[in-house]
Amino acid sequence: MLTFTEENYIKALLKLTEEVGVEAVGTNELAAHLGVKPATVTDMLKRLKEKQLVSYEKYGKVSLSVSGRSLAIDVLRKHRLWETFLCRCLGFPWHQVHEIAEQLEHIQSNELMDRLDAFLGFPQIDPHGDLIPSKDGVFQVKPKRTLSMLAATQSAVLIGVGDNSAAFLQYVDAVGLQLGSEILVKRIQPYDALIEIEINGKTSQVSQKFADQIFVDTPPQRDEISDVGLDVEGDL
Amino acid sequence: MLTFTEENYIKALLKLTEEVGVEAVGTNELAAHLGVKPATVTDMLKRLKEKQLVSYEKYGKVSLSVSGRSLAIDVLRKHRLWETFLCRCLGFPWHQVHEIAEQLEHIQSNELMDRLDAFLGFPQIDPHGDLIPSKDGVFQVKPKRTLSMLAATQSAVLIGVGDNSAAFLQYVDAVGLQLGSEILVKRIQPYDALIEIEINGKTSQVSQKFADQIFVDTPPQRDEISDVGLDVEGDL
DNA sequence: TTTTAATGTTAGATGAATCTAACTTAATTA
DNA sequence: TAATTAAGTTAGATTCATCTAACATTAAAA
Ligand SMILES: [Mn+2]
Ligand SMILES: [Mn+2]
Ligand SMILES: [Mn+2]
Ligand SMILES: [Mn+2]
Repeated sequence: MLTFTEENYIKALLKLTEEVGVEAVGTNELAAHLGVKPATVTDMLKRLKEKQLVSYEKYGKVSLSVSGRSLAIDVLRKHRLWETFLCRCLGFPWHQVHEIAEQLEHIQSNELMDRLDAFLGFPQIDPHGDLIPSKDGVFQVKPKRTLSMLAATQSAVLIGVGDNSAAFLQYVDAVGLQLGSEILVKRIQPYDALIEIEINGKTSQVSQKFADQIFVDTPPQRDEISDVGLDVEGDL
Repeated sequence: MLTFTEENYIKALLKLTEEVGVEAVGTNELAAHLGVKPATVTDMLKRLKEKQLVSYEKYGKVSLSVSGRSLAIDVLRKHRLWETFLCRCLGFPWHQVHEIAEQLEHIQSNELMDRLDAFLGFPQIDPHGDLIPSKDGVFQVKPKRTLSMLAATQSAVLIGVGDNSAAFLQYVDAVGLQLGSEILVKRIQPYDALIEIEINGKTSQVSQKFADQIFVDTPPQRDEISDVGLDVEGDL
């Protein structure tokens, strides 16, 4: 049985490695992410290593062990299921759910999560468009296309965000965006790289920094369609 | 902001005083109820007094302060609202919800509880028949009539239980009882005081100890009705 | 290659929550 | 009233999670 704090450390490790696509992280980075001092992290890493949740040698980088990863994924699953409940059932706006889910994710009861999962109809994605790990711990981050990668005249659909902070999410709301919104890139200012976008007829200017955190799905292009066609043939 | 542990101490104090109808309790009793040693309680009482949550002098009995009581009631409210959610929405049997609610009651978010309350339709009683304190902290325990107070041939309706342990509740299930069940006292054994009851045509023998924990409502008697009649006249 | 900067660790301290063992006070009983 | 028992407190220790300040190692720059 892990403590709250231990759960938070391994969850942070999961975020800082797999969601970024990096093998291992350093003490300072972990400390910054958790809002504690590096010395505190060093101490905790010794305990986590003792419990075989991480692989770590002093002055080296840290990464999750197999069992540590699996426990971290379970915490993430709980977090995202609770967020889904808070939005869908209780009507919370998406910018408020993260903070409350930070507490709820530590409730210990497998049966509770199984029942909540069923109650919600086994949701696949959470209110921020993030994948909910399955019960058997399958979890994989697929590379994401961002709004900042689009060229002028292209359009795309909002499928997720890279920043779950209330400040960012409320900014997204203000621009008129929500999951599923269609975004048209009207043009990109050559001078300051501001992106002019249109959502439901409303035009806005957004920064590159903002656009980096907006994950989009682009409608299938002509040559992508033929690729899919080939794959299907191969499956027969 | 109280810690988990502090919340558990004041909740225990609320139970041990108001639910029993007693002014104050001793260190040993509190310790036994919380599953810790008396020395630990003494320490904690000093901290709770520091925070003005209890009135306490050493070698004396403890009781909640006004603000301590109000915080304790809020914890109890959360506990019972969560229990209601677990039963009504997630389909948990009543004997499993207490343990999970012991964790959920410490989640900090007033808005969460307001929304959950609304989602559940502002329930008045929890799955064990206990009153859910209202949002503004109104909470009063009304004296309860127990099955053990009934005489032979009397019948009554199950409205609550005095013991929330899984063991007891599963026993209640086994006897065929649930909230709202009608119970007929067939006779009381003169020799060992066992009570013979009938529920939905099924007969069982239960002990006095068991019957003490079964709260019932008796259908209005003839003379009680006339009493009510007099009261109503006085109100006009 | 030496110096410097960045990164990470140790030692020692603190506060919360718990324990055991020894002591003190209050209540009961003889 | 004096002795005994029950109830409660203190002192000292432990574990977890955190800090600061001082020290050590590794990486980058000069
Ligand atoms: Mn979140
Ligand atoms: Mn999320
Ligand atoms: Mn309960
Ligand atoms: Mn209850």
